Amino acid sequence: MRQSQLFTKTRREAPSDEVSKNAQLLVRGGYIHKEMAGVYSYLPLGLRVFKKVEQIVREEMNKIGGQEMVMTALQDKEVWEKTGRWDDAVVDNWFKTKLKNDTELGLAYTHEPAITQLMKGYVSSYRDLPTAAYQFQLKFRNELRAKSGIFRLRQFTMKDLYSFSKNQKELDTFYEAAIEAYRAVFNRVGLGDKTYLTLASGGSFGTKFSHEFQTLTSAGEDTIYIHEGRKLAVNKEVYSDETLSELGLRKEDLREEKAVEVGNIYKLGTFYSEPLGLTFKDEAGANQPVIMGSYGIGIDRLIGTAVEVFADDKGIVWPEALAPFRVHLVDLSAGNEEVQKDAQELYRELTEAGVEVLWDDRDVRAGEKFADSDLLGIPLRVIVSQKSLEAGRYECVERASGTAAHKTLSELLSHLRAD
RNA sequence: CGGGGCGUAGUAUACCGGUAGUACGUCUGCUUUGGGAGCAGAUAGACCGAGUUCGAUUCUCGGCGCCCCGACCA
Repeated sequence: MRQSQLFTKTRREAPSDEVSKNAQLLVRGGYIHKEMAGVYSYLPLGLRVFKKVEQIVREEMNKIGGQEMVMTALQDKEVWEKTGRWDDAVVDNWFKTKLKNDTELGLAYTHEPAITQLMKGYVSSYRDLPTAAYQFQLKFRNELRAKSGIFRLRQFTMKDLYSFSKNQKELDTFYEAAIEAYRAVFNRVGLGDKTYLTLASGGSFGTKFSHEFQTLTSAGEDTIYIHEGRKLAVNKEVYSDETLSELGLRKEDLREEKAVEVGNIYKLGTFYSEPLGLTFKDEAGANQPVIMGSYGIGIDRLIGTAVEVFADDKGIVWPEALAPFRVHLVDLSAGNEEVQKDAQELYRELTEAGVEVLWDDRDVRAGEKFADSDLLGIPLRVIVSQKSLEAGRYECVERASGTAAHKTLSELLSHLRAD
């Protein structure tokens, strides 16, 4: 894409109301636009990143048998009342609204009850199980305090997957597969090294523990105790002598760190299936409640985490898997027709080879182009100029390492194909 | 929800009880062209409401909005 066609522009300074690094850089780069506290729009560049994350998550969920669907954001009060969770005294972050006839509705903060209700229409026999469904859907949470840029939002997209099993063993098997799928997601987005499977509170579901995936960053809101050797961690909320001995961990082997929760998984058991009546007939013809699990990844937060973890003092540094473009073609032709033609030719060659290229064809000075390129954080910068034309080689600079190399077109193409 | 802070051009900021200045941006022209260039000109602003006052952007009160600390966080 030609950068001159982008309606967004970079900013030299972040708005004074953005304090967190992730929001400052994403706003400056023109990736997101703040609508109100805790509510951001995705602009063209941001949407490209968003879609990259979504696709990675989608592929990993499909691999473990997840079937993609999309549920509604408007939810039925009656279903929630059956689970005892409509009351604001029980769940205080509801956004609620009404139909013209005064019927109350909720804006989904999770879809657990909704999908349980939905599945009643499709699951009736042990032959229908196990199964799993997921979606990328907006969640609305009326947070008392939105904060930390896009870490704690009032409207955000979550990948939420729900598993339905005949018995505990079947749930356990799926749960383990989900853990591996989550690991694969975090590895693919480049955060694997810094992300720990973390024991956390079971919350309101009656189970003792749940698991979170926590990525180390000083911007995180959570405190965890990590065991480097076992690549495990314990959230401060359940950190106790009892928990440690249960896990066979010794205090001396743990290190306290700040982290952000990028995923969470829960064994729901029959918490929703019993009150809502999601049952199946077993081989003996007896009714049994379906055993459920719930698995979430916050897409926005994962993007924010990548920004926090990889950015340097000049701007964003995208891991290749998330970058809006693979190559930033910095065109320093400055009115020189021959150089401009060369830039155009290079753009065409790369694009035809299937490489995503952002071509900075704007009529601005080199310094500004470099500064913007640093800010946008595209992995490989390829500079086209009088110099490159004379040398027959393009200057290629990696955003992450700063490593520079001079490559001919064919060398560049084979380098990019090798990815 | 408790505590604190803040609302001035598109952005960042300054000053002031007598209607606002700077920088960046944007627009025009000329020069420039490998790290946010120079000169000249132009554009554009006091969150809303009430009160005090001869006069309020400035002081007071209320509302709305934003940020931070804490609490909360399937």
